[in-house]
Amino acid sequence: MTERDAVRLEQQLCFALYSASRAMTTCYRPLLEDLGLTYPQYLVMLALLEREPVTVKDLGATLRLDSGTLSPLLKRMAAAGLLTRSRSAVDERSVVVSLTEAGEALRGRIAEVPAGVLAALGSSLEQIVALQADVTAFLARMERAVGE
Amino acid sequence: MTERDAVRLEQQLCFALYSASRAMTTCYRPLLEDLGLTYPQYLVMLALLEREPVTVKDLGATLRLDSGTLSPLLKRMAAAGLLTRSRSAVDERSVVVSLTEAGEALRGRIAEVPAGVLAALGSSLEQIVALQADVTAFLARMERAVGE
DNA sequence: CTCAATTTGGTTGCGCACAACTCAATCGAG
DNA sequence: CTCGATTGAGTTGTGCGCAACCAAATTGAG
Repeated sequence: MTERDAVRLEQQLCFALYSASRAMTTCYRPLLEDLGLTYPQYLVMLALLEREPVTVKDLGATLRLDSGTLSPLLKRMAAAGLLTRSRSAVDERSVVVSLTEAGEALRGRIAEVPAGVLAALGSSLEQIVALQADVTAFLARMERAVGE
Repeated sequence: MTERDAVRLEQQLCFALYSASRAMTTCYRPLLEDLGLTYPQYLVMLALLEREPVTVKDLGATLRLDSGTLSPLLKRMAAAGLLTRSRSAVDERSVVVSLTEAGEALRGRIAEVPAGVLAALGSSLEQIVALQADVTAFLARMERAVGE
């Protein structure tokens, strides 16, 4: 592989992920708009619907986001009435995030989102499952390499 | 596939792309910092080093970014002395972007970036090439589905 | 017990992304 | 040619991401 190819090739992997990620959120946007959620807020809802209550630290580890991103995001979601934040009694450093009734009430509508997105992706379920596995494996190798 | 799986599965494809894309830019960041570039600015440099001069419209089509993103980004790069912007004589609506000598002079150092990133990815070149092809194909299917 | 180091979450500042809008230039139907 | 529609950039406002920094709570070596 020549150096010229390397520039184009390497660009294409990072650029492919960058473009695909943004195109993906564009697919979600109209569906999430009906729920009053942004895409990162949707991810927070998925995390909370699966496990709750949870600390900001754990949420950050799950979503790979730091407090600089999560703090204002959670504040907006709390202002929207979807969740509550409270200091842990056990460890006053920790903030525990819980869904409100209004947040929990979105479960059904959130469960309908993936089917709506699938139609807009233009790929088969098999292709999506396979790609997800490949990207997830790649991400795991990257995180392991960085961790060393 | 149950609806419960669908939520988790679908989440995982979009979330995998979202996480992998961000982890990827994290790999680039320290290398690009030495060049005084952000990751989107690096993509602009790659596009310009491959074809130049180019209009803002064409640059946006290449990078899938609109003027709301590109205008201030290009303004910052112009302020950094990397490129110039000028109205086209043929069509006064268009703005033509060209590299300055300082911008062109970065070609060599930019060409060294991919090799540096490769080391931090933890994946083989074969894995990266294969994943790039899969993600690019997925992106193409998505754009085709949206275009219909 | 004590106090320095660590952990947790928050704030600030900057640079994207993107929607919504404005304006000037160009196009094109009639 | 004319004028309404379209196109290409730019501006504004909002919401991420993330680095850098801060304060408070906790931990742990001595």
